Amino acid sequence: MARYTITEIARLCHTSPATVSRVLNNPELVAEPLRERIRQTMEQVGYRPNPFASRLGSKSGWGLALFVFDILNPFFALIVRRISHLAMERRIPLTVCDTENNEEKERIYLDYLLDNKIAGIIFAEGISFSTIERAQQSTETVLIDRHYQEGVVSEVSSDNYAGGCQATEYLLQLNHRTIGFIGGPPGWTSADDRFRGYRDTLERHGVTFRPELVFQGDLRFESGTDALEYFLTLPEWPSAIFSANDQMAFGVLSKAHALNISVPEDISLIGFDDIPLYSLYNTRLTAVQQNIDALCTSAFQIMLAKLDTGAGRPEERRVVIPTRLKIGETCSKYSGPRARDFQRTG
Amino acid sequence: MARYTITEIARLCHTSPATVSRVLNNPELVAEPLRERIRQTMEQVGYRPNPFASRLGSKSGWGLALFVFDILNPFFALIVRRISHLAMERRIPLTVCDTENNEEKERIYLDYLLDNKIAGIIFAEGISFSTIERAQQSTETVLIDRHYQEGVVSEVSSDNYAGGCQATEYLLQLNHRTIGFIGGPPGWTSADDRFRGYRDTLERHGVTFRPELVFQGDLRFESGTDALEYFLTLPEWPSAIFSANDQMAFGVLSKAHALNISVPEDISLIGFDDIPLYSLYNTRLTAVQQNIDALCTSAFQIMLAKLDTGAGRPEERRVVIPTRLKIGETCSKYSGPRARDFQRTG
DNA sequence: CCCTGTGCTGAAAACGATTTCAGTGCGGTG
DNA sequence: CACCGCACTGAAATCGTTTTCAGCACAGGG
Repeated sequence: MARYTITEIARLCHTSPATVSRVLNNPELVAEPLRERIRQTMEQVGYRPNPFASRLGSKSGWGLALFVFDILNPFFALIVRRISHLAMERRIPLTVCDTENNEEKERIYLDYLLDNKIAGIIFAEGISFSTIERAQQSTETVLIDRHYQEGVVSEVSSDNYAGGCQATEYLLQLNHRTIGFIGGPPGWTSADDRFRGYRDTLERHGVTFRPELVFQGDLRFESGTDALEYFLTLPEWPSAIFSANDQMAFGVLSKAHALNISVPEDISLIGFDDIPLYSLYNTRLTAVQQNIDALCTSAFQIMLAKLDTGAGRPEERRVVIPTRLKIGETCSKYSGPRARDFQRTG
Repeated sequence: MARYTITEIARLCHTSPATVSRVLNNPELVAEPLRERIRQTMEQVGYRPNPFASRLGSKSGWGLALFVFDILNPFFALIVRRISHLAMERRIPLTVCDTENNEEKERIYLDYLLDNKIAGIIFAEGISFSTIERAQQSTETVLIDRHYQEGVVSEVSSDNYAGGCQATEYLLQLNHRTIGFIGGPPGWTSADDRFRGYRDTLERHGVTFRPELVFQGDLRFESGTDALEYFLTLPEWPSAIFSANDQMAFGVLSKAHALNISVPEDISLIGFDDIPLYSLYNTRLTAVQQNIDALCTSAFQIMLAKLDTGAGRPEERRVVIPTRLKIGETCSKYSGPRARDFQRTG
């Protein structure tokens, strides 16, 4: 367990600690033969720099953190998986903060990270503005699928608006005119963008937007079941439902099954995310697909760039990742109001 | 961002850095009035110790890590959630390592953690022995739901054997005699223990154990679907299936639905874990419940104890958390070989 | 009254790296 | 031949704590 120190390496190589340090950090400053000799010695004895000592002198922080609000949601679990992989590749410690959608918890996590001089934080969709605001003042921040303020923070988002348009256009093509929308809590910008895509597309195609067809969910499974119940209380049932995320769409699917409403024969359903919830539902959900890999990779690269430039000028960036519609088995052509009772479409 | 240092606090209080440090680490060594004065000053200026400097001197490491092999599995996501909460409460940095069941990745993660002088690692079920072996030599380790070597490593497990007995006894009580078992990969000790519970209970009740009723899965959803397919190739179909985890049980459920086999009328099904995973079929799975909270809390406490005592004597512990059977809607009484065709039980 | 032990405090030496500054040797220029 | 610049190296200061050691004052015992 006794580690070698830079001084011992220096002694073994008959040189000074400063030179060894240079080999580690600015190899070009050390002449070829000596550099190689030191490198080989370090290799041989298995030298590993002491991370605490390295950081003592520099004012910069250490490590990254990732905030997600619900690690049980596979969409976020995938983000955790991807970002932690990227961090590990670069040998950067990553702290995962599962806030459980609780602002108090966000605050505690943030305090603790700032105390520990975290170098940067990546926030995924749905973390509160106040937390982002505070983080952004003291450390580098990047947002995934969340919009804060123009030019203040770097953001990487799916093209949520376009995604909303894609989904809605697809349903309109299938002749649906009464399309329910299940949204997110107020202030959840990605869900809001999807909603605007939905509304604008309707109107662009001459279909009047009807507020009663919008149900406000909280992105969890249960919101989907609640939403379907709500829609069924309307005088005219929607023939299709567009859910702002997959989790709620699965809720709809489940509730529909329980009520003996079949999807897509009776009602078409389209989600957003395209998460791999196995074939738990035996039905491949039609959904707007987010490119999670691209989102994460891009966010991570921006973070690395910020860390490199240091406090120079952040130069906040805004990256938009395109979405695409992935056709599953939950949408079908609408063919009249009584479809749900008598007909099946082929 | 300019932080106060211990020296500045000392200057403000007309005392020495050493005394301020003592207030932080051994308050009882400092006389009451001075101690209070220093405390208040620190409070006022918002002093936060520099974590790198604190650790420089001490040979001990910093922070904890948690290994899970599949963060998409809600059982592990819950463990992550719980452990990260506990760590945050204590202000201990936690690195979550999602190994994706890949030994190479385990190795890379471990190297990287040891380089960073991690203080301890908690391994959840299914991490390879070679990784555990290596970690255990250089840092404090605690295992959750995994058995390594007697007395070498501290372990916290559900009573997997008893859980296996509970499930099997329940099915026997319901008159099932042909009970399929879906196990885990070889060497996955928790699944093995559940299997032994299954086998021993059968024999204790005079039912011959039949190896062809055992299907070896890999704990993922797809294993469940595969398993059901396999069982249906047998001359005599099992009337009940006991799956070593919920994920595979859901696979069975899904496949059964696709094949128009109804659960529990045609086949009874019992899982292990009791994870909150919603199924399309609105069916509450009957399952042996693991007390995830207790597992995590206990593992975390053991880890803290190990960190406290330091290298003194580890005194490895072994804690067993009881399981209980949670009756859902996927088991029914067996009433003859033709049940699946003609009967429904009430 | 002296000595010893105890309770408290400060000076100074680590901890292991980075970074600055001051050489040294050598080749090229005036 | 003297001088300068360049490439390279080493000595020493520095980062912000913890920890050790010594010192001081005071109380109690002989």
